[in-house]
Amino acid sequence: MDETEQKILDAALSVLVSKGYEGTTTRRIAEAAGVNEVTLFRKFQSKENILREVIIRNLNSALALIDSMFQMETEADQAVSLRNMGLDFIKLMSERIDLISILIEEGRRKPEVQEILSPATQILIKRLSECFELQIKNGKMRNIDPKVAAVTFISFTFYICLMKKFLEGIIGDKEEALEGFVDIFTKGIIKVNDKNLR
Amino acid sequence: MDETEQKILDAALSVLVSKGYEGTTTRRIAEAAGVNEVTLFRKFQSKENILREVIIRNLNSALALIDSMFQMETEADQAVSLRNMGLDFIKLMSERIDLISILIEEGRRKPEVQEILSPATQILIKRLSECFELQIKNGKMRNIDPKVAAVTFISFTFYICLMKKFLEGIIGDKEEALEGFVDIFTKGIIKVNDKNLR
DNA sequence: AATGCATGCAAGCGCATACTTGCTTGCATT
DNA sequence: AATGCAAGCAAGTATGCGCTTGCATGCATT
Repeated sequence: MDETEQKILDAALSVLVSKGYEGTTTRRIAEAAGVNEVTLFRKFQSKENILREVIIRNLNSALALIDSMFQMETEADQAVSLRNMGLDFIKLMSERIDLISILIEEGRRKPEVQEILSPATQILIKRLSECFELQIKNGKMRNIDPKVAAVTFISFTFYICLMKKFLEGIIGDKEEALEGFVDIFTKGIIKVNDKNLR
Repeated sequence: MDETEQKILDAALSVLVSKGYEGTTTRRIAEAAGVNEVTLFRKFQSKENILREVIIRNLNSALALIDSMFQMETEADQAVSLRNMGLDFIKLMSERIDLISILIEEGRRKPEVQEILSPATQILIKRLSECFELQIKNGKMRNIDPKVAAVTFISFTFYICLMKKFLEGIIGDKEEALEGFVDIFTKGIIKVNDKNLR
């Protein structure tokens, strides 16, 4: 991976998130990279190769971060752990939401995009649900479906990143919203030792 | 709205959801509608006008349905009410998810799409949070933030519709997933009269 | 029977796209 | 000093796009 190739990939990502999938032309990538258009084709043969490389690198770096993110300190308060996890995840997500949004939409019609996105999504859910499963085994959470809990957590954080612009003025900033969510989420999943309620 | 115009709008929607925003060309719309391409321009002047009309009609019909959807029977079990509401909403959502997915992604860069989508999103959240607010006043829910609860509910249902393909094999069908979600969701929001727990 | 209007058809315009070709330039290794 | 290789430059290909123009056709109202 020489310097020129790196410049091209960086430029391709920045054009992709600012102009969208179909708005990402080889002319724009070349201009943003400060190289001649023909250099793109000498290095990567086709535009498709460039975009695939950009997508795979970005998703892999995200997955690497996620692997170390979903761990709940066993001694700490669950709400605090969840809030910390949520903050980290929201940060990771909001830094990539433009790309992810493009991938989800393009993946609906392009199998080659789907093939990259599908395993990433599944690993994400799997990691978090394993984390929840451990909490259940340790008696820290009641016997809910850990996968559904994981999807609940991910879907909320994903949604507030995706809809950020529309949510301004409705709910507060991401931190406030996350706090409210964790409140709702925990009071359901924390094992209630006193069973005599209701 | 004559018959030809209706045929064109129907065709435009079907091309839009199957080919995506940039894949929706006037040639394809004309072919799908069974009319000559030039007829599109005689009726609507521009491709943009056609797409705007398609989008506005579809979102308005969805909003009309939503207005009557978010009502919880006061005497029934909350979990049952929420599940019924969820089923209705998932149905409405999954019938339109291809279009909605396109609008969200295109809206990130096209202000004219954003202007249509933004109020629709806000009305959706407002309606559901009003519904929850009523439950809180009636003492059926504890004092959570109704807007955050609404976003929690909407984000989960939205996510399982959007990610349907990736979730197959991870969590069960939508009904099962919804049941698991409502379990987690309710146990947090139902007012616990016995305050002595934990 | 005459008129008008909706639509079809064929052709084309200007523009942008991904990608190619042939040639030049300049730096780095030998 | 000679060689090779990476990159620039200019031009061009074929394709598809939104949209326009001019003319033909056929149905419905008068």
